[in-house]
Order: sequence, then C-alpha cells, then structure tokens
Amino acid sequence: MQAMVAMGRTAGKKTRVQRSEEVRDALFQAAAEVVGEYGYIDASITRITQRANLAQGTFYNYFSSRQEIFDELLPVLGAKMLAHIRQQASGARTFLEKEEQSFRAFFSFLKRMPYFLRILNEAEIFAPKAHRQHFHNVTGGYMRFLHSARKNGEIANLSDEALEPLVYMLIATRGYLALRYTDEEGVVNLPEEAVQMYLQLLSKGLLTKEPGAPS
Amino acid sequence: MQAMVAMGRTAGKKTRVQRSEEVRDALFQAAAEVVGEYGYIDASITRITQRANLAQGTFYNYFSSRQEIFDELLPVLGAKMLAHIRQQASGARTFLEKEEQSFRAFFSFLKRMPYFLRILNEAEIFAPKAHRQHFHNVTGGYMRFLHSARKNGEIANLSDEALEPLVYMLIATRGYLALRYTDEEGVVNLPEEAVQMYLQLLSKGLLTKEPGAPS
Amino acid sequence: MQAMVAMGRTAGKKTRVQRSEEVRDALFQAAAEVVGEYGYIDASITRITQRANLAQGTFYNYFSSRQEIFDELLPVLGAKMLAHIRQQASGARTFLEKEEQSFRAFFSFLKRMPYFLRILNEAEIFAPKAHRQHFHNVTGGYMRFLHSARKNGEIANLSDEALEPLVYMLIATRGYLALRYTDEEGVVNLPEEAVQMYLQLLSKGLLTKEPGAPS
Amino acid sequence: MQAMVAMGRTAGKKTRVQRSEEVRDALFQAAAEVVGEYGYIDASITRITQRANLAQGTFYNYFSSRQEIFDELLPVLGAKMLAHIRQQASGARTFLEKEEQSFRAFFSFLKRMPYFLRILNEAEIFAPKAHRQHFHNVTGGYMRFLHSARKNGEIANLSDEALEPLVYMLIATRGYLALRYTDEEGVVNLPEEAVQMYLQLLSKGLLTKEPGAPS
DNA sequence: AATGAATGAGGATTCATTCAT
DNA sequence: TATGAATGAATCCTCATTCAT
Repeated sequence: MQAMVAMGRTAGKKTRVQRSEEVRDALFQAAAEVVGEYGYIDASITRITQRANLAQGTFYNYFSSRQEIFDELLPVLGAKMLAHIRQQASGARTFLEKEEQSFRAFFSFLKRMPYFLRILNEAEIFAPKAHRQHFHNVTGGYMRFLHSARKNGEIANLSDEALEPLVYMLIATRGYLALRYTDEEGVVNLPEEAVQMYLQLLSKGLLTKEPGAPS
Repeated sequence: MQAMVAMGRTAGKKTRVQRSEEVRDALFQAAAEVVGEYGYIDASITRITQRANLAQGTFYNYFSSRQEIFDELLPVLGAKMLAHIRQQASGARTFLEKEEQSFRAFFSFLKRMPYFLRILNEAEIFAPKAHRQHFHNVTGGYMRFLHSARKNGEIANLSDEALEPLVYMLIATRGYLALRYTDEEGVVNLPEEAVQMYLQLLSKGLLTKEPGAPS
Repeated sequence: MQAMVAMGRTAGKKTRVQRSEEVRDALFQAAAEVVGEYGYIDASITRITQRANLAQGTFYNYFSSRQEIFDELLPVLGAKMLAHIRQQASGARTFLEKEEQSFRAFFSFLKRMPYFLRILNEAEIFAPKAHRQHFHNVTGGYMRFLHSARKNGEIANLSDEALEPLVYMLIATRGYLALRYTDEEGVVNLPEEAVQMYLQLLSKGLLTKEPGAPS
Repeated sequence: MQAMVAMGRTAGKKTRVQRSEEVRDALFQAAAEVVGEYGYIDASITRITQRANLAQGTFYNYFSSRQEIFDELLPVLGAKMLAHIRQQASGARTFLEKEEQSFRAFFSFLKRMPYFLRILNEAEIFAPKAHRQHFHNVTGGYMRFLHSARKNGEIANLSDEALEPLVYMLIATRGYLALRYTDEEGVVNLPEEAVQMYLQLLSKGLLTKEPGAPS
C-alpha cells in the first residue's frame, strides 16, 4: 500500500479522473449493448450495471436517471456513424459515387456495430429528444451535400422545399432496409440488388421511356 | 312503443349482442386513441377503460389481455387503411397516377385517423406479430402492383430481387414523411413539394442529363 | 305454446318447485365435482355454473354466496357417507367386525364418490364451519358405538376422556390413509395389509409379550 | 469506539451480510406467523411485510415469489421439529419409551411454535412440494425407528407393507389430535388421557381378553 | 466514489357479486 | 327466474430511484 502511494501519479497508475471516465464509459458501453440486445424497455438499470460489473447504485454516480443515458446513446454513437460514413465516402468524386459509398458505409457500420440499429430505431419512441438531435445532425449534413450537388448541377434543380423531404426519404430508406435485412442474430445482410435498385432510382427513376411497351 | 314492439329487434331497444358489440368497439376505439396519444407503453388498462367510461374489469370481458387488444389494433386499422387507399386509387390508370393517388391517400387517411401513425410505428416493438402481418399485407399488395406495372412495361424491368427492396423503400418513405410532417397536435401536413419530389424521383430520378453543368 | 299451457300441471310436466330443485341440485352436484377435481380455491362460480350448464348469475338465485355452497357440500355428502357406512356395517355383530366393516366401508364409499375425499380434506381450511359440523356428526356416532362396546365389555374400560381422543385417532387414520393411498387419478387403493395392521393394532396392539426376543 | 475498531466485525456494528440475514429472517418469521394466524391464502405480501416492518418491495429482494417463501416454511420449521423430537427422545431406551417421548415432544414443540401446525396442515394444499418433502423426511425416520424395533423384537413382526400404513396412522394421529386440542387462541392442550390412550393402544390394543364380560 | 438494500408507486389481472333486461 | 355483462376491490410483482454505510 505504501509503495503504491509513494508511486504517486506517474506511470501505470490512473488518475481519479481517468478512473472515473473509465467507469462512465463502461456504463455507456454496457447500456449500448443491453439496449441493442434487449431494447430500451428491457434495458433495466440492473442489467446495465451487471453487464458493466458494477453495483446498481454506481449508475447514479454517473447518470442522473435512466432516461439520461438513453438520451446520450444515440448522439454519441450517431456521431461515430457519421464519422465512419464521411471517412468511407471521402474518396468519392461524383454525386452518385458519394451516394453509393455513403449508402454502403451505413451498412458496413452496422456490421461493425450491430447494436446500433436497434438503438437508432427505438430511439424515436424511447429517446425522442436524442432522436430528434441525431436526426437533425444527419439531415443537416445530407442537406449540405445535396445543396452542393445541386449547385454543381449534378442533380436536378430542386427547390429547398423539395430537398428536405428528399433527405427524409433517403434516410428512411437506409433505416428501413437495414431493419428488413437484419436476421435473427442481428446481422445485417443487404443484397447487392438493393444497392443497385437504390442507385438506379436515384439516377434514372423507375419509368420506361416508352410506356406501354411490354417486357 | 307499439311500433317498436312490432318492429322487433331491428331498431330502438338494442339487443344484448348489439350492446356487447358497442362496448367492445368502445374499448377498441379507446385503446386506439390512447395508444395514438400516449404510445403503447403508457396505454394502461386504466387509461383505456377510463376513456371508454368503463370499469377496469370490463376490459377483461372482451379481451383476455392487454397484449391481445394491442395485437388487434394494427390489423383492423391497417385493413381500413388499405381499403381507403384502394378506394382512392381506384380511378387511376397509369402506374404513376396510381402511385400518386395511393401516396396521397395514405396521408389523407392519416388526416382522418391521426392516431394510426403511432399505432403503426410502435407496433414493430409492442405488437411485432401484428406488425409483421400488416407489413406482409402491405408489401404483398405493393408487390403485385409493381409486378403488374413491370409486365405492362410501365416501369423498368427490375428483377424480383430488386423489387422487394424497392417496395420497402417506398413504404419507408411514406411512414417517415408522415412522421416528419406531423406536428405537435398530431396533425399531418405534407407539403405539396414532397409529393412532387416523390413523383419526380419515381419517374426520372435525380440526375441531370449533362452532369457538371452548374445551375 | 297454448297447448302446453293447456296441459297444465298434470303428467310429464314439472312443477315450478320441481324445476327449481333440479337446478339447485345441478349446481350442488357441479360444485361437488368441481371442488373434487380442482379444490375449493379453484372452484370459481364460473366453473361451477359452466359445469351445470347455467349462467353465472343463476347461481345467486339459489345460493347467496360461494361460501354458502361450500358450507353445504360436506354436511350433505357426509350424511351419505355415514348412511353408506351404517348400511355396510349393519350385519356385523362383534366390535371388531363392526370396526372392520366400517373401516372398509369408508374406502368403498370413496371408490363410489372419488371427489368426496378432497371435499372432506380441504373443508378444514375452506369450510371450517361445515367441517366442524361433519366432524361432530361423525364423532358423535363413533362415541356412541364405543360406549356401547365398552358397556358390553368388548373393549377395555376406558374413561370418557380417553374415548374421545381415541375416536379422533381412528378418524384421522381413515382420512390419512385414504389420502396416502389415492393415486394421481383420484382412485383410492388401500392395500389389504393396511386393513390387517389396523385390526391388529385395535385388537392386540403392537408390543410383543416377551420384549427383547429378536425376530 | 477504539475497542470496536480493534474488534473488527465481530461485535457491535453489523456487517451488511449480517443485516441482510436479519432482514431475511424477519421476513421468514413474519411469514410463518402470518400463515399460522391467517393461513396461506390470506398471507399476502402486504401482511407479511407489514408484520416485518418492511416495504412490500423489500420482500422481493429476498424471495423471488410468494410461493417461494411458502415452500421454504415447512422444510425449515419441519427440520426444527424433528430436531426437537430427536433431542427430547434421545434418553429413551425401549420402544414404548421412545414413542411416548416423541409423542409428547411433538406437542411440546407445538407449544413453543403454535403457528407450526397450520403451516404443516395447509402445506398439503398450498406448498405440496414442500409437504411431500417433509412427509418423506418424517416417514423415513419413523420407518427406520420401527424397523429397528422390529429387529429387536420389541414390536410384532409386521411386514414392510404393514409398517408403512402404520407410520401413516401414527403421524395422522399426532396431527389430528393437535388440531382437535388446539383452542381458539391457537394453544394446544393435550389431555393426559390422550397420551395414555395412545400408549395403551400401541402396547395392548383395545380388546379385552375375555370378550363379553361386561364392565 | 462504490455499494446494494430499501422503498413504494404503478400496473395487469382475477373473480365474487350485483343488477338491468 | 335466467341471463351474462359490469363492477371494483384485492393482490402479486417490477423496477427506477434513494440512501445509509
């Protein structure tokens, strides 16, 4: 004991602050996993603290309520998602390339963080504030991206009033496809056809040039 | 009075069966409203029966559990939604017309039944079986519609594997737009631009013909 | 309708009173069966009336409460039991013969009315008043029987204070053995050894004359 | 204070574990009393926790359900009863002495623990598993005792098939006499005549040598 | 700061009994 | 008299949160 104290704050020994952050992170991580596995409803404090190997009471030293940690989940993980997508799409040049790479990146992110999807989806119900925040972040970036594509003449000259629902639509698509193509184990497996359909819709729409010509 | 007696059970005094059906309907309606307002979680038996002006115990004369009524909500209302959409779109001729009218009909249905949206959205979590069933009904009809449009040569010759995610995408779009354009009071107000954008996306896609031409 | 009314109260037609007694009996019989099968706890009014093919409410036209029918079960059936035992033992001459035949009669009664045992056993808990009454009836008869045997010099000259616990003991024996030798289906199957042991105990006791002599 | 610190956890301040055991014991004791007074049916969690001066919820920190504590009552108290009887009868030499002392010990145990009788009796209905276990323990010990007396030639050479019902009979006797000689306050008061009658029955039976000789 | 026991509000469900038809 | 729907008191159990150690 004395030796350890003598060691002071130098190496190998964590500061109080570090230790504290570690515990907080452990709780956060545990909450993310538990919500991902069981959903917000069944993400009880007991389950979360057990997963973090901590006592129930410890939870309240770091979060003032269950809702508070719920509200933190999506913003933090959502930022990671955005970072991942940006990084993956950074090499793309054209609008369509960027769209494709972002689209694929969303699904590759889910492969790495399978619990994110449930956190995202159920947040609308259980952490509406967080969901709004996340949604705002995502749409903001998307809007800027579309504005720039519009300025470059890469996409049709849609009004701002049309751009907004477009963004909603594209975001909805990602989320919903992820949900539909997630199996029992929580692994997402998007068929390549879905990607191609998505890109075709964006680029050319669905209609044939000469309607009435049977296939 | 004499007339009533002569009329038998057709009008005036209600039979026990009629009265019973009324109570059941009252409970169903109350549940729909309460779920629409508070969500499934906070749709307690107390709230539902209070709204229906009935005692708690009465609930269990008509439904064997809270989950049972939850599981009935979406199928019943979902059928109404489909009927409404079909009816509204029945006059349309081309694929795009039909799409437009169905699309608008979805939102006009929500105007009439504002609580439907929440029931639909949260069902995935709180009434998964019902949700699967509803989803199956909706996608089934949509798939048939697209198949037929494809056969007629109205839309591009997409594979079945591409058609499925397309359906998901279109359904997701409706739901998400509804959510985004619903105000605090629960009233949906879709801007006309959203409709136009939707139709444009379907018909022509987003891309310009000569990429690079700045606007 | 008119013809039936014209028939009046003559033959084939039951009087109001008869009909009323039939319904009451049906309820009584149903209650006995239900209690015998499920026990008093699970003998709900619903179950009883269902078994009697009557509506719930009808019950309260004949009994003022659930407890009331419970309290009637044992006295009525207990009287039948006593009648059966008396009849079976009527031919016996000596004390031991009478004991044996009564003893056997108790078990033969249970074979005919398998639900009686449970009604009897659980009555101590669920119909204590009835149980006390039944117990009083049974011990009364038994005491008279023992008094008479004592007067005849057939049994040891026990005091009244000793006779009473003896009666309790013998009654306890019957009930307990019945319970232990009833199988899952509710059928009682007393081994002949039990009868012989009972009779030997009564006649000679257990002790050997020359204690210490190993067998 | 210093002394206490020097003493560590051995006295004075209670450890968490000790405190926890005390609460559990308090709940157990409260449950035993409440069941003894009101019976299993009316031994609600509310009553039990009130008697223990604890909140309702506390109950579930120690027992996972109402049934669980019910199932624990008889095994624990039954073991105490057996220990008491064994201890009381340990000095006896002959079969009859041992029987007498065990017999008396059963009733002296009830004097100390008046609520035990009801717990025991109703367990057949409300804690059948526990009752079977207890019954098995009791009969097992009794059977061994009788086997040994038979080997020693102290009692008649009964077959095993006769020994079993004998044990049932003796156990039934104790329970039933206790029940009959318990007053309103729940205090058992067995008359000495009952003991003497029991012993006479065991030793000599009831019959006179020369039947027919009037007293 | 960590612990984990104590708390009690809240909710689903059961069922004997009442009562209008 | 028969019916069966309506009632609401009663009960078990869960779990977020508090708090003493």
